[in-house]
Amino acid sequence: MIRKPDGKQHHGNLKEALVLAGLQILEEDGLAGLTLRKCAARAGVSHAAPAHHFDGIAGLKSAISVRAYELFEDLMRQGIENAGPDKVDQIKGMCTGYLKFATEHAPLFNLIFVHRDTLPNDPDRERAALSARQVLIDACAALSPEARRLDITEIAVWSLVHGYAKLIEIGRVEPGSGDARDVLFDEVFPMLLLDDRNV
Amino acid sequence: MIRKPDGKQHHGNLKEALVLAGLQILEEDGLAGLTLRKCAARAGVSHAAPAHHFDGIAGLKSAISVRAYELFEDLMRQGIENAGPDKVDQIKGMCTGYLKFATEHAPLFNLIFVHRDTLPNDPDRERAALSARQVLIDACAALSPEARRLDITEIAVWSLVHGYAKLIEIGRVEPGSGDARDVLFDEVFPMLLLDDRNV
DNA sequence: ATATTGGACTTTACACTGTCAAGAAAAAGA
DNA sequence: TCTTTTTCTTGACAGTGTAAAGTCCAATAT
Repeated sequence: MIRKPDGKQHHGNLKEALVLAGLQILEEDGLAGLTLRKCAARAGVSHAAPAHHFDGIAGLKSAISVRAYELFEDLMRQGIENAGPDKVDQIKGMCTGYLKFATEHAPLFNLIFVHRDTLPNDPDRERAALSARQVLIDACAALSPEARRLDITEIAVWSLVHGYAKLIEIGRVEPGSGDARDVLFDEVFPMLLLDDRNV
Repeated sequence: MIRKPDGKQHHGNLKEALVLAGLQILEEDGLAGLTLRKCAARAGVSHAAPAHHFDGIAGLKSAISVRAYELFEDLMRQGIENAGPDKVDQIKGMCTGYLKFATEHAPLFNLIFVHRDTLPNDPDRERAALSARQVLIDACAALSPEARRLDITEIAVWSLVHGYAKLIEIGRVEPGSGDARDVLFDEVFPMLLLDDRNV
């Protein structure tokens, strides 16, 4: 990227450029490779430039997290849309999107869930996180809310799918891909008593 | 700690002293505060001393992880022992120990499960990890192994309890403590179809 | 048109991190 | 006692985040 070819300060939207650079670096080098100075270099600015647009490395990570949450939410929604009309199948479809995000965008998954050097209370980030979580809540809410407290279903589903994603990350189970996706999860998921028999 | 008061190289077991210092720093400052130089300083040696006993920061973390796994395993065993003779109750007791470790020793929990700057293949660490995992496997194996493949039960239980621990970490559910421990998990855990009805 | 103000960076510097190379010092062995 | 090996120290280097000061440009005010 040519640096200030037109004599202007920058291309006018350095904040966006830094976030995009961060996303690239994340996908290439993982969470440990994400660095303020590397983002600045890739955006073609000095190493201290990001300090004026973000609140340090924590602020930059928060801004990147917002994009990660948006992709996360998209993949969960797609998983639901690709599933059948049955409510349990829809929850499982949401889980498929959850696992797709965790495996195919592992650095973003880590960025979101590993709270190291992150702003404790960033409104944009919290809004994006809540929006993504709402997809999970809605999928669970569609399932017989009167037989069991909604939050219990939500927490159970969330725990199971997140823990399963972690087992993939640490190599305990195979991730699966394409048509063979989730052949193991297909057996694990039904162990959750989601419908209202025996409740 | 007085530095080499007797003129000897050190107190004779610097490796152990460094691991102990690391455990202290972890409990005080968390995973981000664990540093080679801080461990060296607390053990009363120069900043480069650990390099001769461990393979860099990754080797030190592996050595500390072994202790963390031992505590992890102990807490899971205690959870099983404090539970009733029913096999499902024993699995739940194991989960109680799992969650106790995750909440009361969060930095150690992160050290074990956040693979950042860790040796990829450390025999001692892998042995400790497998030993801890065996507690979980054994608890699941005691439950009707002929009705369902063992690894499915293991993965389901592991996923659920690990994901629940993560939800505690990110503040989605309250950790609970003492007598009030796991009042919410008490409702989530039974959603897993563990016994062999409906299988 | 000129002056001023403010924003967008850059430059410089500092403390802290892990790692490496060279050397000293203690321990062990011959 | 002499040699060798292990243990640890010293010093240096590259990389990190961050803070302060300065520079340059754009917009605004006079």
